[in-house]
Amino acid sequence: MTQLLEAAASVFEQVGYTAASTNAIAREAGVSPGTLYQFFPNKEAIAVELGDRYLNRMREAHTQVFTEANASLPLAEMLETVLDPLIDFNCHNPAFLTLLNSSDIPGRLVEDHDALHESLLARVGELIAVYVPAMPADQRTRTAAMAFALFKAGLELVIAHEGAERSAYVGELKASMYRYLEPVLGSGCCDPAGGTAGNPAGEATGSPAAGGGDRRP
Amino acid sequence: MTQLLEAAASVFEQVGYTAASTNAIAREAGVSPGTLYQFFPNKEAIAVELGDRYLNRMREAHTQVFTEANASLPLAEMLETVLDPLIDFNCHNPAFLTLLNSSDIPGRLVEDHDALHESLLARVGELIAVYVPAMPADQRTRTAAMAFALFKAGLELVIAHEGAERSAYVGELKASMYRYLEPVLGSGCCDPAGGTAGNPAGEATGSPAAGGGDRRP
Amino acid sequence: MTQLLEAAASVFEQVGYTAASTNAIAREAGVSPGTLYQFFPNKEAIAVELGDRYLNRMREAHTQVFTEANASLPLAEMLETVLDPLIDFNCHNPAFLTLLNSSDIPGRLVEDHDALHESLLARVGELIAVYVPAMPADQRTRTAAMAFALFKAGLELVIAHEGAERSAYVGELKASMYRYLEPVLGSGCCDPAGGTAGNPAGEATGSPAAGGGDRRP
Amino acid sequence: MTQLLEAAASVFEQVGYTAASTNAIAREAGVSPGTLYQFFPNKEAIAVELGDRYLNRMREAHTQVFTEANASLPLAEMLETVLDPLIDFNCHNPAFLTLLNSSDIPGRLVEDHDALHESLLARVGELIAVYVPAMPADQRTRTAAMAFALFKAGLELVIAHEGAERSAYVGELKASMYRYLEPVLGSGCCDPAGGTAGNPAGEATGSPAAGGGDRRP
DNA sequence: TATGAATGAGTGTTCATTCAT
DNA sequence: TATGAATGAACACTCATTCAT
Repeated sequence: MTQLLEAAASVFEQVGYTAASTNAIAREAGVSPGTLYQFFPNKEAIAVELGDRYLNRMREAHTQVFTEANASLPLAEMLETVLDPLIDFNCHNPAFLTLLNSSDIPGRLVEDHDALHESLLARVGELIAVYVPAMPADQRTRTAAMAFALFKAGLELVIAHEGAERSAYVGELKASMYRYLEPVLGSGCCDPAGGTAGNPAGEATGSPAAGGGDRRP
Repeated sequence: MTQLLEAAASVFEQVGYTAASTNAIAREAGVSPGTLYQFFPNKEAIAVELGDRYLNRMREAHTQVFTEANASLPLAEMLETVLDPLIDFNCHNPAFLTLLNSSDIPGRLVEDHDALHESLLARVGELIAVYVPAMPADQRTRTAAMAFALFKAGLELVIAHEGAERSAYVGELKASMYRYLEPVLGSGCCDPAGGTAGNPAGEATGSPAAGGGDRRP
Repeated sequence: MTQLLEAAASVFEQVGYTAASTNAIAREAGVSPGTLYQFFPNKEAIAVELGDRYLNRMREAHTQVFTEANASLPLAEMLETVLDPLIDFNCHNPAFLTLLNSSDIPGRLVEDHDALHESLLARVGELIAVYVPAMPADQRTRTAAMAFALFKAGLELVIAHEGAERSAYVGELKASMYRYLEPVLGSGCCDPAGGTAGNPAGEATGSPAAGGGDRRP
Repeated sequence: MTQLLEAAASVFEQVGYTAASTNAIAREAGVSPGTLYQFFPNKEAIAVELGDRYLNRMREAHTQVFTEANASLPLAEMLETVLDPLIDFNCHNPAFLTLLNSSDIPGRLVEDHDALHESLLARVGELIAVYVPAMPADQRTRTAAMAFALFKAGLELVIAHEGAERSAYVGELKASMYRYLEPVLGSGCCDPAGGTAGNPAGEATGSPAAGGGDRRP
C-alpha cells in the first residue's frame, strides 16, 4: 500500500495525473496491476488516498501550521512559522502540488479531490479570521483563495529550482504573500521589506524575505 | 480550420491537453477525424497553432500591452493599462490559460510550447527593466517569473468566477500584483490601497483595485 | 493519365503495391486525389492498367521476344535473343517486376492481375511447344512455370545490383535458364558453359553467359 | 504466444506482412488486440519472432541441413539430403517463405528481417565453399545468391500446388538447382538427368529429380 | 475537367480494469 | 493475497474514396 502510494507519487509528479497509467504505477511499485486493484478501486482513488496521506502527514509532522497559537504573532512571524514547514514539506513531496493543481481529474473524484483543496482553503480562511474577525465572509473567502493561489504559484517556482536559486524564490514567495496580506492582516502601514534585491534591510525589519525551504543538500 | 481551433480550445479548456482526444475535438467541430488531420499533422500541432493564434491576437488587438510607452506611467496606472486588456482577453479565451499551464505537453511540442511561455515571460522582464534598469539580470528574471506566476494564479480565480464575484477577484489580482511590485518598481513607499475590503479609499489613491476584465454579461 | 501511371510505377517500386497510397501516387504525379479517381475507379485499376501498358510496350518495342521465328535458333541463341531485351526492359521499368510479384493484390483484381501473369506464362509455354512439340501439356506447363519463376528470381538480383555486378548477375541468370532448359529444349547433351567463374570458355561455346542487360550508365 | 504466432503465420501467408492487421491476427488467434500487445511490442516484433522460431526449428529438427558432413557427398546426393527437409519444412510452414520474401517490412525490422535472409544466404555460401574452396569470394556470393533465389522461386511453385502436381514441381526445383550448380560444384560433366519428363532415367543416375517434399496427404 | 476538403471505417497501439489461478 | 494474462473500448492517426465547387 505504502509502496504503491510512493510509486503513484513518483509517477504523478513525472507525467501528471492524466498521463499516469496504473500499470506504470504498479510497475514502479514492483507489483502486478492486479495487486494495485486490491488496494484501490480505481485510479482516482489512488490520487484521493495520496492527497489524504499528504494532508495527514502535514498535520502530524507540522502541527504548528494549523495551530491558532500562530495568530498571536505579528503577520511577518506568523508567515515565517507557517510557510517554512509548508514549503519544506512540498519540496520533499512535490507530488502534493501536482495533485493540488490537477484540476483535470475527472468524474466523481472531483468532489473528493476538491475536498483536499477545500480543506486547505478553509485553514487559510480560519487563520485570516483570527487576524481580522470583522472581515465579511465573502471577502475572507476571496482573500483566502488569493493567498492560497499565490502560495501554490510561488511553490511551483520554488520546486522548479534548486540550491541558492530555490532559496531566492522562497524569499520572493514569502515577500509576495506578506505584501499581499499585510494591508489586510498587518497592523502597520508600510511594507517593511521585500525579497527583492535593493532592499537589503528587509531581514532586519521582521518581514519574511528569504532563506530555507530547501533542506535537501 | 478556425472551427477546429475553436473546438480544440473548448475541449482543452474542459479536460486539459492530455485528456483531450482528437476525435473529441473533431466531433466538437462537427467534422470527421480525418478532416482534422488535413489541417494538423498531429495533436501537438493543434496546441501549438492555438497558442500562436492567441499570442498574435493578443499582440494585434492589445498593442498597448506590449508598448514601452506604458513605462512612463506610474506603476498603478501601468498595471491598469496592461492588466485590463490581458484579463479581458483571457476571460474571453480561457483555453489560453489552460495551454499556458499545460506543462505536460510531451515530445517535440515542449519547445514550441515553452516558446509561448518564454515569450510572455520575456515581455514581463522587459517591462521591469524599463522601471528599474539597475536591477541585476538574475533578480529581474526572478521578479518577472514571480509576477507572471502571480498573474496566472490570479487569472485562474478570475476565470473561475462570474459577474460581481469575478470583478472582485480582478481587484484582488491587481492588488496582489501592485503590492508585490510596488516596493521594487514604484516610487512611493506606502501601499496606497488594496482590493481587500476595509480599504474603501483604494480607488481614490490611484492604485488598481477593482473593475473590468469581465465584459461578458 | 501517363503521369499518373509513371507516378504509380515509382511509388509501387518504392514501397510495394499494398503500402502504396493513392494519395502518394497523386502527389507524386502532381495532381489532386480527385483527379486520380477520374482516370481510375480504384487503386487496383491503376495496377492493372500499368501492367497492361508494360505488356504492350514490351510487345511493341521488342517484337522479337514474342516471335516464333526465334524458335528456329539454337537454344543458346534464342535465349540471348529473348532474354536480353526482357532484362533490359525490366532494368528500365523495375515496377513491372514489383507488379509481377505482388501476389498480395486483393479482391477482384486478382483475376485481372493474374491475367498479366498468365499472359506471360502462356508465351513461355508457346515457345517451349515450338522446341518440343511432343511434350505433354502438363509437363510443358510446369516447365514454363519453372522457367518463368527462374527468370523472375534472377531478375530481382539483376535489378538489385548495378554496373559490373549487375552484368555478372545477368550472366548467372542466363546460365541458370540455359542449364535448366538445355536438357529439355536443346539438342546437345553437355552444358557447354556457364556464367560461373571457372569456366571462362563459356562464351565461346555459344551458351549465354554474360553481358548486357544494364544499359544505364 | 504460440497461438498468436500461428495466427500470425496464417494471416501473413494469406495477405502478406504489410496487409496483415494486428487485429486480424488477434482475432485469428481468438484473443483481444490488447492480449497481442502483452506478448509483442509491435507488429514488426511478431514477424521477427516468427522468423526466429522458423530458423530455430529448422536448425533443431533438421540438423543435417547445416552439417558440413554433407559436403563429402556427391552434389546430387547432397542436394537430396539438404533440399528434402527444407522443402518439407516449408510446405508445412508456408509463412516462412512469405516472410523471406517480404522485402517491404519497414523501419527497424529490416535489419532483423534481413538477418534471417543473410543467415540463410551465408549457409549456402559456406556449403559452396566446401565444394569449391578456390572460388573467389565475390563469385561465391553470386552463386549463393542465385542458388538461394532459385530455391525460393521453386518453393513458391511447390507450395502453390498439391499432391502429385506438387511432387512434380519438387522434381523441377531439384533439377533446376542441380543443373545450375553441377557445372560449378559437381565433378562430372554431363547433366545426368532431369525432372523434366522425357528423361525417365533421371532417378537412376543419381541426380535429384523427383519425389517427396510433400508429406501431407 | 480538376480540385482538395471531407469522409469514416480502419490501423497499430494503449490502458483502466477484471478474473482465473 | 498476489498474480499477470486477458479484455475491449478508446486513442492518435491513415487512407481509399467521394463530391461540391
